[in-house]
Amino acid sequence: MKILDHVPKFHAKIYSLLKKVPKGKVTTYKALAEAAGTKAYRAVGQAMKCNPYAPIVPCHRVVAADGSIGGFQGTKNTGSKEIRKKISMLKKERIKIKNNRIVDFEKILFGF
DNA sequence: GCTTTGACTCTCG
DNA sequence: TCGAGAGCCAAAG
Repeated sequence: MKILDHVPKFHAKIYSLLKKVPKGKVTTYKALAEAAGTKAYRAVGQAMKCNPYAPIVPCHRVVAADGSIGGFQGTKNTGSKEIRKKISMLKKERIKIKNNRIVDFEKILFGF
């Protein structure tokens, strides 16, 4: 798998881990960072925004540590159509969203 | 090579 | 329960 074209090593690591997440499951920035062998939660988020691999890097499948959609800090996920669309995708993935919070978050949370 | 920024998380008030 | 502040790591300028 050569999804790591020229992106930083850490970013590539995050992409690979995210790719590992099966459908109907979600993960958190924290989990990704830990799985990558670091605690750079913020770096993970940056990798998401940089995400040059849309389909193989389901950033919408990544949620906050408390199970909230999170989206971006300060941005209202419900207010942003782009983010809301991702939520819809999650719902299609059998992931239930209630009040911007993932239902049974811990149950669908993918463990690396 | 140092400084700034960021789709985060945790703790305290 | 909600809000603000500090901490941490890595990438980009």
